[in-house]
Order: sequence, then structure tokens, then C-alpha cells
Amino acid sequence: MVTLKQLAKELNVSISTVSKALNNSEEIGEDTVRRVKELAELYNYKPNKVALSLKSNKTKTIGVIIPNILNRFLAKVLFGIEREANKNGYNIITCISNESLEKEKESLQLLANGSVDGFILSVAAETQIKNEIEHFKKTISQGLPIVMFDRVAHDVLCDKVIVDDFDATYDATKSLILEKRKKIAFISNINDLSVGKLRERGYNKVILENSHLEPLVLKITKKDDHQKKIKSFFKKNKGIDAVIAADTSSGIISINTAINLGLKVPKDISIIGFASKSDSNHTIPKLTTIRQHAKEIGENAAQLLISRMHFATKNDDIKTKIIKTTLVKNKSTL
Amino acid sequence: MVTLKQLAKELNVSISTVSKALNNSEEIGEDTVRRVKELAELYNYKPNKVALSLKSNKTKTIGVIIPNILNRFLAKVLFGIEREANKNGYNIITCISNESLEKEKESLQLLANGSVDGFILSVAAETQIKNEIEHFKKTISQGLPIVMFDRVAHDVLCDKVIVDDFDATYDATKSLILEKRKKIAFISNINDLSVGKLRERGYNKVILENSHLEPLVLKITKKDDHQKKIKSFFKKNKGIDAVIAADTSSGIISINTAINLGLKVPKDISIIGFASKSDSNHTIPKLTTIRQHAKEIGENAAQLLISRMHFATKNDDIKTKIIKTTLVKNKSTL
DNA sequence: GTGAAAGCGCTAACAC
DNA sequence: GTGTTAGCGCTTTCAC
Repeated sequence: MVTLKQLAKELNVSISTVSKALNNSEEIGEDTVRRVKELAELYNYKPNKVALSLKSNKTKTIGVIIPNILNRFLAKVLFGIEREANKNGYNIITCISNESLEKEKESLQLLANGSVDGFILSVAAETQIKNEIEHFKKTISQGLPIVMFDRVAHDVLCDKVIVDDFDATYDATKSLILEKRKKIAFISNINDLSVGKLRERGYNKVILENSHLEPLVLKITKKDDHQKKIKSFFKKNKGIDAVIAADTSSGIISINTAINLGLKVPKDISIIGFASKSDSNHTIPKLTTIRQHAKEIGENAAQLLISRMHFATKNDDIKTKIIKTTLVKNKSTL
Repeated sequence: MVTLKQLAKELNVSISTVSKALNNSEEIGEDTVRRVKELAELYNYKPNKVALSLKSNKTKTIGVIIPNILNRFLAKVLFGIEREANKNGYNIITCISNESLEKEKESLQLLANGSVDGFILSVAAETQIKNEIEHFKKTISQGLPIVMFDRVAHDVLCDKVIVDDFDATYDATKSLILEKRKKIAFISNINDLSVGKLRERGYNKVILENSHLEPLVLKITKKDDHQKKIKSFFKKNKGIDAVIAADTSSGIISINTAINLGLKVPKDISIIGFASKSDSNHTIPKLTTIRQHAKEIGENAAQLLISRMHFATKNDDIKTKIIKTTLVKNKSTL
């Protein structure tokens, strides 16, 4: 990489002259400015990012900690974050916690050495299970702002971007009642997560409000054979005529299992799942989905973080932004 | 963040003493070392990454440019890269080119200002279509090594990690002949990509070698309605008894479409697709898949880059590593 | 209009 | 055994 020093030497001027010329300082003579800029252009000079960071004590970099990159929703949020960050001149350093508390702590620690100006993260499953939050608090107290999205730690004072999980599931379940469904099941593969619990509660509320309904819940764990579990659940509970799936896989597998068991979708059974557009294209009929607007969540998280970093506002105006889901009717419901 | 300066002041010693003590220099007295370390511990001192980078002219950061983070394969490669990089003390800055040449160029340029020590990337679709490679060459000539994976630009001299796309498709297609399939179709949604073309060629070779077979190829573009295209293809070409799908979506949709049309899978029709394990779980029967070992690809790419950065080897020992696929037999084939 | 010098945080060669 | 100094690349204040 070419440095100011080299340009200065070649032009027989001082380093500061070159610096000023390139930054369009009024001080420098028109002629000099032109000469400097030409040479800089020629050598494809770019100010060294590291030096700028050291000087300004800002890295223009955001640390993003994602529990699982293979999760479409999380990947899409990452996409949104990246785009919004880029738009504002920020890069993102991505760490994948792989749902592990240890890795999450490590990443936070490692990047808190001046590598990033702040964090955007979704809490790892293990962290939510063990309910640990000290590492978040410590990071914040070091002066590095955090924005949490989707899976958040409520007891940590920081900006958050979440989905209206409770309402979304409540509304979706109610829509099944409007279809005259009588035996509505809730299937979840994310019961450990805060969002999974919220979704279950939304479902339960509808059940409680409608005395003719019985709760019918299947909780699947990562170790289970997802397909088998759902199949035997369907077989054991004859007459299920609707499913709310808390996660994408459960939705897709439910629809396929129903078809496999000879049921007509949506005539015999309606299925609604949290999923993205491309996921809903992977079934026939297409899955009616609760869309979480992942990209928007990412964009909002980035905006929140960036404005907090710019204005270093006080702790007392913590924001929680709720991104409303949309129920997209496809062919798996009436 | 605490700095050496502050520690030095508080301990009434010089900055360099503190630095040496923390780096276990022999020069410093046992007692001093202990005092320094205690205070550093207390204040949770971490050497400023930016200052270290400026000094060493190394950022210990890898720039990763991914065309599309929603692609499971690419996401999984990213996962592999991140893990291997972390293991070696590197962080990754992720840029998403979104298949755009412009964004790819931009990311490369932007990070070549000292933000990263090297790049790992998969070439954007637009770049492959327009066959542009100057930006890669320029980056390399600036002293920043590049490792390309999966979608590579063959004319760029750099390390590469690829999949045996041709052989994999060839072998998979042959396996369908062993099942006595007579009308084998090739369906692809990635025909613009280098890998898509290789896969088609592997399929074509088998067709050519077996005179009783006719080529039957469906190329889908991003704008098409994927489900409709495949459905009408099946209807128009009665009697298709096997499908090789070049991409995950085509595989999954093929299987569902076949079932939807009343065919028995795999009795009436066999289907093989490039896909990951979790994808293959999303169909009933489970999709027989060509696994690309994405994580391994990522790990290899990271290793290649890191060793090149460490040993700054000459241009004359460029490596291309081929990660062999595995055909995983599931229930969508006999 | 141009240049010298300080300083961001750190390491390391070189005094003492 | 400890301290001084220079320097990584840059910006910016202050001299001239």
C-alpha cells in the first residue's frame, strides 16, 4: 500500500501538505492540490484504515454475533445488517456463536479490544437456557453498545429489535378458528428459546379463550428425528385439523407429513408456519407463513446501533423496536 | 479501554516496562511483573487491536465476500471459514455481494485499504456472466492474496477450493442408469454459474455415452415461477423416470411436484439433488443428495489463505484443492 | 501556502 | 532491571 510518506517524498513536499491536499483543505495551493491528487490517483492511494482508526478511536466496524448461520431467518437478518451497515460506511465482523454460551462470551471479549465500535447480536440458545447475562452487561459497561434482536435478554439494558411473536401466533391461531378448525396443534422445535416460548403462549391464549378447544402441543428437541416425531404425533392424535408451527422445519415437515398420511391440504388440515418466502416455495401446496421481515429487523438493528454510537446517548432512553409480522396466506390454509 | 499509559502511570513505571512485563519479557523483575499483571487483570486490560495492527502491519482479519447468504451451501462454507479462521486467531469481515459485480468490486476495494490481510470469496453471478476478472488481479497485485471457492475465475492466478462438480454429476447420473432409468432429466436453476455448467456437462457426458438416452434439460431463471416451470416440464415430458437437480430448490420442488402429480417416489421416479442434510430432511421421502461438504470447503479455503499469508509464497505454486462430494442415498432413489 | 511536531497505543532496539 | 526513543500512517495544531 502507498502511504502519504511515499507520495510526499516523490512530490518533494511534506506529509502534512499531502494530507491536507487530499482532504481538500483551503490552506493548500490549487496547483499543489492537483499534483498531489494526480499522483494519489496514479498510485491508487487509499488512506490506511488502521491508522485512521487509531487516530479517531473509531473502527467503523460492527461486531455481529449470530447463533446459527444456517438458520434462514438469522441469515436474512445478517443480510439486512450488512446492507444497512455498508450504507453507513460500516463493515461487519461476523462471529458465529453456534448456540454456545462460551463462544458467545469469547467473541464478545475478543472483539472488545478495539476491533469494533459496537455489537449486534441474537442470544445463543445455551445462554438463554442458563439465563446468563453478565457478559453482556460487562461489554456495555466497557462502553461498547449492544443491540439485541429476536432472541433478547430482557434484563439487559440495551436497544432491542424484536418480533411480535405473541401477537403473531395469537392472530394466526385465531385465523384457524375462523376456518372452523376444531383440533389445532402447536408444533415447535425451538422451545428453549425466548421466542419459542412467546409463540407457545400466543397459541395457548387462543386455546384458553375458546372453551371448546384443547391444547395440543408437540415439543421437539434437536436430537429427535424431526420427521418421525411429527408423524407419530399425527398418528397418535387423530383428527388434527390445523397446525401452528413455531419454526420453519416444523411447518414444512408438517405439511409433507400430512400429505404423506393421505390428508388433503388445506381441505382436511390447515398449516401455518413461521417461514420465509423461499421456504414457503418448497412445499406443495405453498405454506401459509408468518413472515418476520428479517431483513427489516437487521436494518433496524443496524440503524439503532449506529445512531447510538454516533450520539452516545444516555442509558435512559433504551429503545425496543417491534417489527410486526405479516400473515401471508398461501395454499396450506383455506 | 485501559491503555498501557494508564497502567504505567498508576504503577509509577514506564510504558515499556508495563509492555514488557505483560509480554513476559525476561528483562523485567519478578516482582514488577506480578504487580503489573495484577493491575492489568483488575482493569481487564486488553492490548488495543488497532495499535497492534498498525505496528505489525497485519490485521489478523480475513475479508470474506459471499454472493448470497441465503444460499445454504454458501452459508455453510462461511461457517467453516469462520471456525477455521477463529481457530487460527483470525476474525472475518463479511461482505455480501448479492451476486452483483459492482458490490463485489466495491467490497474488494474498500477492504483493500488495510482492513484485511487477504480475501476468501466466491464469484458473483454477474461477474461470471460478464467474465470480469480485472478487479481480482488488481487486488492480488496489491499484495493481498485471494482464495476462491466453488465459483472460481479460472483465469485468475490464486488458490482455489472447488467441488468435483463434473464427476459428481456424472457419477450420480450413472447411478440412475444402474436403476434402469430410461428418461433422465437435468433441472437447473443455476445455469449462469460455472458450477452449474460443469454439472450439466457431467450429466451430458452420461447421456452421450449411452446411446439409448436422450438429453432432457430444464433451465430455470430467477424470474421464473420455479414450481410452475417444473410442473409444466413434467407434464410436457411424460414418462420422466429420473431427475438430476443441479441446485437444492430444484431437487426439493421436483420431488414435491412428482408426488403432487401422483407419482410414487422412488418407484416411478428417482430424484437426486445437490443439497445439504437439513434440506434433504425437508421432503418425504428424504432426498438422495450430492453432499458438497461445505464446511470442509470453508475450512480448506481458510487454511490455504492463512498459510499463504504466513509464508507469502511465490505465485508459482498456486494450489487448487478439490473437495470430493459424497452421494448420500436416501429414499428418493431405489 | 507549506512544514514541523505531537499524538493515537503499541513494540522493540537501544541506552543507562 | 528499567527507561527513552523511534516509528507504524494518519490528522491537526501551530509555526513560519
